[in-house]
Amino acid sequence: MHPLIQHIQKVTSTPGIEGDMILSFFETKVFKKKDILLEENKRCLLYFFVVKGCLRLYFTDYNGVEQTLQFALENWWMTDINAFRAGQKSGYTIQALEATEVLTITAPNYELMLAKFPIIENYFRLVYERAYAASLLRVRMISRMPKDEFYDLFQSKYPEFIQRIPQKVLASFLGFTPEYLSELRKKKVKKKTNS
Amino acid sequence: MHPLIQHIQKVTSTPGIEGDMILSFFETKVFKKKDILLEENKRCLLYFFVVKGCLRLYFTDYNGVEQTLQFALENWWMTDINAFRAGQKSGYTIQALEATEVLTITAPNYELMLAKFPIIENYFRLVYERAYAASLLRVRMISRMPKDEFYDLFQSKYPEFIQRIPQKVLASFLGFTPEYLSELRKKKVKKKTNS
DNA sequence: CGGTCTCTTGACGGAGTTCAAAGCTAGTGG
DNA sequence: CCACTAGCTTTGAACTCCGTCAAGAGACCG
Repeated sequence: MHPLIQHIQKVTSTPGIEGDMILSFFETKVFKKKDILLEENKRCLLYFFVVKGCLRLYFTDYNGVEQTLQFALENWWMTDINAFRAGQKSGYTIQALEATEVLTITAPNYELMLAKFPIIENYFRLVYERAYAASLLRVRMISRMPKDEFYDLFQSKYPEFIQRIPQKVLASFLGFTPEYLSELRKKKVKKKTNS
Repeated sequence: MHPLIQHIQKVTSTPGIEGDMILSFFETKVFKKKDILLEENKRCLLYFFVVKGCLRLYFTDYNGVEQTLQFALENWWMTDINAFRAGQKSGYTIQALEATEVLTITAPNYELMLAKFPIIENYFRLVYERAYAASLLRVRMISRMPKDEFYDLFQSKYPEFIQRIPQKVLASFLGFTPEYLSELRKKKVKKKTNS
């Protein structure tokens, strides 16, 4: 069974969903490492579901530095949701961090699908509930927690990310410079060998 | 017509919703300024819809300082959504910043209502979509933007807040100390009188 | 009024940035 | 399969934003 259908069944606790009708709204696409899926200031036409691989969403800040706001591993959704719904220009760029397979859906199809299948409406309500809660938690982590503690926390909570993601990108996600991340890592290694 | 019903109609673009059935799931409560609606580490049993007034959601950080993560004005929903759904202890405190009237709903009633009225499922999906996008934007604002610029931006985007909210709380939302906020305000006044 | 809370001011220190330059890796083409 | 290069990562030094502390001035409420 397709990973998306599995995910819908799991999230909504509803077994036996007939997947073919739902999958017919989507198209499969494959991207190479570093490919751009959505570009800042271009119209946002697609919503992505990660089947295999890893994406990141970032923007370019006031002095030209890329700031990563989100990652999407398997079974995550990603787009600039505001721009997607309004069919407007994206405020973010989405890039593949690895070779990545996604399902894509257009805004009209997204609306159609939601209107036609109550279970999908339910599914997305739950997906957003979680995403929202996760985003709040993110703000909580960032806000005034010493950065080295934040790094520790992130490391212990998402060890998979540390391995899959370049330091530079990780630093921009955690909210500091690559140089400082490097310094932190050195400190941590020292501590470990001491204890 | 009740503000909640108006809001549902507006968000879902569906006029003529019969409100009484929906409102029967809720209870109205009134709070005074500084009253606590939900307390950190107590079970989170209610979801709040602000009819009139203003709430804030905060937690107490690792050295005992209150960090504000969200405000809720008229027509906003607020609770610790994770704790609410799981019926567990809240990670946040919710407090009234003004005399505030809210609608409250329990978790069982929330589930019932969603299951019974597809339009409500649709409504909450849209509400979370927005809340999620707003939360992302928040992270975007915080991340490595110089704090004085962040203050400017917030001021120009939400002037109503600046007036309704105590400085101390505003500082904790913006991610810096009351002392530094005070310093910023002084600078701004100077600039204005110069120009 | 008095007492408690909030806001302001200023001095000081340190966490984290910036800049520059030197290793390192991984991807590319021959 | 190796050599070369562009981009990552590390290091170190200088600097600065912003937090901490302490103390005074206002504001609000009973």
